[in-house]
Amino acid sequence: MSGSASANNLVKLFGVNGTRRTPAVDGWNVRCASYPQTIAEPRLVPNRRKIFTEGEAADFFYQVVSGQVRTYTMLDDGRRQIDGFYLAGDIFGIEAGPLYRFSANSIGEVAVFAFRRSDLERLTNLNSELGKAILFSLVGSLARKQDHLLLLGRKSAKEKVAGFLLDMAQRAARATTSGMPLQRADIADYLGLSRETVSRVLSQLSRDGIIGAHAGR
Amino acid sequence: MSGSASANNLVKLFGVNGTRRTPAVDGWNVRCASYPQTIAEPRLVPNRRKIFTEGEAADFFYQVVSGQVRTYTMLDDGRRQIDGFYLAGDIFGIEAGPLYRFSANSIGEVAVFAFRRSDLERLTNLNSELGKAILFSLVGSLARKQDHLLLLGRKSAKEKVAGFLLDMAQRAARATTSGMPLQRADIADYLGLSRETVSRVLSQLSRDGIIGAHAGR
DNA sequence: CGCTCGCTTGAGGACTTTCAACTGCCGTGG
DNA sequence: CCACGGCAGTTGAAAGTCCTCAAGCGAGCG
Repeated sequence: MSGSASANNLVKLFGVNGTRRTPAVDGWNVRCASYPQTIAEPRLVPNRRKIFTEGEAADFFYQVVSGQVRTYTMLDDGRRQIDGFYLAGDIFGIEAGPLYRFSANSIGEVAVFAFRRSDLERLTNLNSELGKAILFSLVGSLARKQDHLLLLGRKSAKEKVAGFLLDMAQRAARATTSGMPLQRADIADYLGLSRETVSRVLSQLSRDGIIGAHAGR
Repeated sequence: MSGSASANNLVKLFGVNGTRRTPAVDGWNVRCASYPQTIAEPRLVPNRRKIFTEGEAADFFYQVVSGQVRTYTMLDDGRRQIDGFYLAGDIFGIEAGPLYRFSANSIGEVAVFAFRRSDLERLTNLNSELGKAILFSLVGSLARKQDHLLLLGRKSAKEKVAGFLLDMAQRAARATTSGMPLQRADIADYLGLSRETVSRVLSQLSRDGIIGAHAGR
């Protein structure tokens, strides 16, 4: 989605319908250090290519260097739930069990570091930057998921979309990510709505002058 | 809620409407070691008492020893979203920022260990049981939240309740927790439904013989 | 014994989805 | 070079799910 969100207006809109008592997490971005080749393998992923798929052996976990990644779960009847979007610095794909429990795709061209899962214990035991980064990232992901839960469980379509735009605008500002080619379907599956509803709400917000015109794709 | 869920029937029901491609996480319960008094302070929390509240300084994090804890977020218009239920061994209340972003309450009488947040870094740097337990617990929480997201975003009321009963039955079995006095309102706020809808669905499942009679409170 | 609280059930209504048609853009191929 | 097909998005109408409001029930407690 390419609409430029006006945070102020959205906050105003947001305030009408129910605000969190504590401000949403400000994200806990982890700086992207450079790692010795022996532990971090750099990889380049082309547009809309899978990084890993649900059910595969979870031998690696990843840190985003540039671009965006989305992780999602599918039901066997085709319904899809996007768990999250990951920007530069974010870590994803750490599993407790032997298999990935969800899939990950690139959105646009993406660069990542791949870490061997078997190194995880060793890495965290070191008093390393990476160990802290992992801990920090996990806690940040957890916080983000809590906001997401609130969004999905207790908010109207309009609040969902507004909250989403706000969140993404903030994160994008911090991560200095270039314009993101997010599709309606992605937003819908992130928010638990249908594409049509997302489209309607965006049109509505646009008509009300709350967000800038959202040019085509 | 006191209905005894018949897992088999629920799975059957579940299979009709959409199943995950990979089985739900089996939980990553962390054994409850005993810790030296210097790092872990044991606490006893009476029934339905707050453990911490959103917005307070997040000076401690906790591990459940016995009983159950629920964490939740409130909107200022009274809507509530329960993030999760924590059973024996689970760790909760770790924050990246200085404040708690949600509140925690006991359900029934609860015993916990309280850890100083300022010790966190030291604890994780050690090659300690606790460090691993924390990492493991965080990853487990994340997995659980993903299931929760799927539940909230892409499932019908019936699927939500069924999924919830299944999940709780499994966890309770593992944690050997005694019967849980969960109220309809708690279930509703966990699933993003109204109390009435939860009640209706439970009645329906009961009529269909899928769950045992759910005696009063 | 009466009150309160949690649960249940019904009826009507609001919000979101589903189905369907239409638009504009882009790449492909004649 | 232009026509065609496909894809993403938009919009409308009808249908469905879930919520809100409201009343009734039963158990526990003062």
